Amino acid sequence: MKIEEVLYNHFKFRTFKLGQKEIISSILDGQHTMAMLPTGTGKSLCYQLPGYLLKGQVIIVSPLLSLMQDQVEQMKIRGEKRVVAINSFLSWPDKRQILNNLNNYKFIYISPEMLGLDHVLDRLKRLKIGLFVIDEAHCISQWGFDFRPEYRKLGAIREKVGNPLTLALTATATSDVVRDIVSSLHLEDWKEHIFSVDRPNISMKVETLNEVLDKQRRVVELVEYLQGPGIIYFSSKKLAEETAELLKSNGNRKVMAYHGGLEQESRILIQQQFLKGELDVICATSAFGMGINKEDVRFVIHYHMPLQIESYLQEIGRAGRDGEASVAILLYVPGDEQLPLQLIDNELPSEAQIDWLFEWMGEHGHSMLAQSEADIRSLAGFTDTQWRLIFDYIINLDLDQTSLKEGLNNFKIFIQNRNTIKRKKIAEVKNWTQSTECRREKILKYFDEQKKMEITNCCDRCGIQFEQYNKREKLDQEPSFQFHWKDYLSAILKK
DNA sequence: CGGTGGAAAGCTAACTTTCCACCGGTGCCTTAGT
Repeated sequence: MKIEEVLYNHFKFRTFKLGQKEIISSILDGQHTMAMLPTGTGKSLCYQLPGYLLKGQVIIVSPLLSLMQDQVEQMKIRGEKRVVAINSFLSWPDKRQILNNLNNYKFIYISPEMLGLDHVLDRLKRLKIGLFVIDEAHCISQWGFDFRPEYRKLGAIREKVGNPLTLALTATATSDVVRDIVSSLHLEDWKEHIFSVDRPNISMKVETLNEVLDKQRRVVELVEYLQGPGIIYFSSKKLAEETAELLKSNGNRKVMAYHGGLEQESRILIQQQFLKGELDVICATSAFGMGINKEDVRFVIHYHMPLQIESYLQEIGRAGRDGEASVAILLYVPGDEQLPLQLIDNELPSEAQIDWLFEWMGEHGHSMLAQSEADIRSLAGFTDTQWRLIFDYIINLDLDQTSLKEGLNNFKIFIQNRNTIKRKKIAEVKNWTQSTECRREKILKYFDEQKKMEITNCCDRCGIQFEQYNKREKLDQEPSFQFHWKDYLSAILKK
């Protein structure tokens, strides 16, 4: 069957979007594939379509539970019943039932953590896997070292399930990150399909203010002025909440804050309200965004600077998916880089902490580590992330082969390298805000690309007609239908 | 680093100034013989 027929029969599309056909053909040729497509261009089709032509199961490693649930829902709506998500939303009888009958499914979504469990992996080993997909593959590089170490184990897992044909998908990866992803997955012979990260309809602007307090005033002005809907990104949950309240008290009723500290249920609710146009503005942390498919976001404001250019691009890329003119504004105050620097300090253990721990191990033996966890953590003041990183390193340390001292030094070097890389990335963001070059050109260079054409309203360095983003008229219409939140939530959470 | 909130100090009673400690994104997973 021709792939166009499959496209129509299963997805009801007549034509492919940019890049889809190349990526699908590469997979069907049996090539491991590393694909980069700009945000919002239909990445899931790149593995769903081949699924209908390949023998065996498609395993999709996905970073977020909500993303998995969403994809499963969408596939079910489309009429595909052989789809399942294996994650902690499942009750244990359901989980056992599903694991015992994996052969009944064609598309299996799973988190990297779940994939790392032996009893789950044993079941997967018995399948004939047609395609192994890593969705949002930049997470391997971005989260894999410290925040979610299971991401670093995907290469070993791939080998355990018999080196299946593999597709890694992402929207933003520098050439370094692409290399990192490929080597981490232990892919030896692969094909790259990299499409431009550029989104010409998003214009970029940096506003330098004198004082931190000016930001509040400026955000209120901008929300008042700009055509919505929009997203405002913060690096602090508290400030996101406070600013949402401030905007509300200024008459913008349809504003909500969104961050990782909220209950799962409120998060889904707020996200869905935003998608359905019942909210104008979201004051969010970096928790908000992955898997948000809203076509008409008109502006993205950065109240704080992101920790790396990749994150910036991901975040502004949530604007203008419909192709219409949209604007990204970053507010900068000298000294703003201190907050991200502080955040990475909380992520990585300090030299003193590492020394202390190895001394402790010298005295008590490393086998005591797991049972004394609580004591050690409170004595040295390790954060969750720091501890996981340390623990993961030490349990994998072969003390028959390596001395404790050697282990200590290697670990210190590892941490130093991580620290240097993270600091460098923050410096790159800062440089970008200070640079007098074209904003777009500078970002494209970072991704080894060149600006190919002149763009109207490119960036503040090239010149912007800012009035274009003004709201022309305020529409205050109530939604014309009633959405049943309760039913929706129970469907998503309990299924 | 920079802001914040609470306590102490200053100096004469009800309020201001100074000081100090603290905080600051991201998410999975926690039960078993076939």
